Amino acid sequence: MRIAAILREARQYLSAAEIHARLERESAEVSLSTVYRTLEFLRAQGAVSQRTDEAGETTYLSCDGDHHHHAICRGCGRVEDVDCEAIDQFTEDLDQHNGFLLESHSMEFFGRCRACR
Amino acid sequence: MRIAAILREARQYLSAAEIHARLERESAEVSLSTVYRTLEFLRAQGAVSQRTDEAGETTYLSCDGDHHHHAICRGCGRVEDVDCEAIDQFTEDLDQHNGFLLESHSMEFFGRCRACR
DNA sequence: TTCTATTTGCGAACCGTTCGCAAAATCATC
DNA sequence: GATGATTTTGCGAACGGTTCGCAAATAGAA
Ligand SMILES: [Zn+2]
Ligand SMILES: [Zn+2]
Ligand SMILES: [Zn+2]
Ligand SMILES: [Zn+2]
Repeated sequence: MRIAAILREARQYLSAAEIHARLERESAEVSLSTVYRTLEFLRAQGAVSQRTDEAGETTYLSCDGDHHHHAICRGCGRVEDVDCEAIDQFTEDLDQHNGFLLESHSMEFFGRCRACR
Repeated sequence: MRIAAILREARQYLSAAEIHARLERESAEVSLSTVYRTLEFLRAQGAVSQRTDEAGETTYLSCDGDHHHHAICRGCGRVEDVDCEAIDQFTEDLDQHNGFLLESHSMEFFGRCRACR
């Protein structure tokens, strides 16, 4: 359960390989397979969310379940939470203009955090 | 340039393999390598945008360059364009509350189109 | 201890994508 | 049209992240 702790402390999206490397660094050595299996377990529990970066690599972030979005710093990778408002109006607009029934959405913001700007 | 036409007519995200299959179906046979090379060319031209689906597969969509977002139907895969408003307020809020300099963003909507709901 | 169930590590397999290279097609010049 | 240079193509191997199968190691129960 060091993996969950690593993700909780990192506050950024980490790949399986990065997590594996960090485990080695703190000499809690474990195989890459186990890292993948644990991440899948945590994801099923809802303790971890994942995204695929531009290169197609899956990255993982500690998450607490309530709906919000992320602002990802291009400098340091740090992730900040962003409240989700302003979606209700989209839901109505989409329905009225396109006849589209909005079920879910994803939003991501990219830029520079206070420390990196 | 059949590939550009296929994407233009499809109005949905297609994988390289799907495009390759459609080319075979219309007996405009070409290797998968060429499909990839052409897609990369179109992307560099700005004629095609890409996204990575949940499985990590890259998919491609004909695009015209002006900024907007997509509503993707879970039933048929059809993509509808959604105007991007309501981002300016996010930019300001992020700056004031988090000191975060917003440079770009992505938004995707999922649901059911008029035909599939 | 002994037997069973679970977790782990290893390596192979997998799948989408990229690369190297030689064959084929296209273009330019004579 | 023939010749040579340039570009595009197809093929197969390589690549990288992820999954799988299986046997060894570990943990739990009796
Ligand atoms: Zn930063
Ligand atoms: Zn939201
Ligand atoms: Zn639909
Ligand atoms: Zn926008």
